[in-house]
Amino acid sequence: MEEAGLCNSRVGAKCGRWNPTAEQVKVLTDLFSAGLRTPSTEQIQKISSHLSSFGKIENKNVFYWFQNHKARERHHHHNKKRRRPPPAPTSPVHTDLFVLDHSGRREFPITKLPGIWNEAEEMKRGKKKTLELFPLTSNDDYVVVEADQYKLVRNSPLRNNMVGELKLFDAVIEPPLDLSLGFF
Amino acid sequence: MEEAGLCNSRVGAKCGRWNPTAEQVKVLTDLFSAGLRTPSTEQIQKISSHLSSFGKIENKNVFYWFQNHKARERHHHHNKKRRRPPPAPTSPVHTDLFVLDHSGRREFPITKLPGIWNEAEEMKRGKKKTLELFPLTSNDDYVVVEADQYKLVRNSPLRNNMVGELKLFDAVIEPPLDLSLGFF
DNA sequence: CTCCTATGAATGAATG
DNA sequence: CATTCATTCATAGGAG
Repeated sequence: MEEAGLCNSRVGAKCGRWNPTAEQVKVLTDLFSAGLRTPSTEQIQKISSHLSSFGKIENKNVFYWFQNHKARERHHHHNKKRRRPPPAPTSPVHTDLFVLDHSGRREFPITKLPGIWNEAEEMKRGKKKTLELFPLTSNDDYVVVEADQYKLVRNSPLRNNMVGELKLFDAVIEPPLDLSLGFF
Repeated sequence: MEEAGLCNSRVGAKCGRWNPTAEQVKVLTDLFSAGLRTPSTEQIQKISSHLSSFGKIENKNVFYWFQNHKARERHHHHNKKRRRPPPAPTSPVHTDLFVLDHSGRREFPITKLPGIWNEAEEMKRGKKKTLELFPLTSNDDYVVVEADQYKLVRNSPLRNNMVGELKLFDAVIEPPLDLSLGFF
């Protein structure tokens, strides 16, 4: 697949088009899996700036990447099957957490989404120390977590572009990822 | 490679949507560079009618073309300053063309760049039809032409991130074309 | 080399 | 007017 080609920031740069490095793809993919779909101009700039440390990149590359990735996720979703079967529902505790469906137009309590709910519960109870990092306690009016095709939202659901102050789900759930993705 | 195949200009186009011919694009681009941004209904009709001699086209195609071109000239995925004063619906004049070196930090008049300038002159006099190999970017403030390692800039030189909308080089340099918009 | 696939880039066509 | 979606073109890298 994609490999640190001979074309990136290496010598003999005769490339006509952008060739993302593995690190760049990693970050982009993480952001995407975290729920980011259509980054704003500012987000694009920040991401691009950040990724430039891994190799040559332009804003438009980031823009196109998300455009393409989103489009192809959708287009190829026809051939893809669903993910693992969700566990079991739990009791409602945090009524301010909602789940948005894929379209982002419909919401329902987090308790209706067992898979995510368990994670959230753990975090809420401190089982996951990363809870502190979770921007749920910040002044953000919402938080989005992408899990499968669901989005976890707080306080201000039903926003279309709710990926504004995006905190990476991985960065929270999976601490090893130290990427300063929270900056985006 | 581009010849009237089954549809218009592009290859193997399935003709599901309008595919502008090179001539059509040229006229549209000329009009755009001449300052036209939001043509009226009547202008659209006239333009469309005129362009129909080059191939199939509808009014809405012209409408969308200007919408898209204007929008993409604007933010094209990179930093842009605030809105500038209107495009100044004037015919292209060459005295405001500058050349940026590869770093984009140094500028000098186009007339100091014999290679490009001569070609431009030739086109002016009809000796040369196009500089088709020169991708060009157009904006309210500037125009960019990638020629080797040079960038041709207009009005507002010394911008680094001027990679924007594409426009044919000859569309700008080639002057005799009546872009007074009077006909449209 | 040719063919194929993944994917970067571009742009027509909407929609709010 | 901006934003987004849908298609399409173009190209790099791998397989055979």
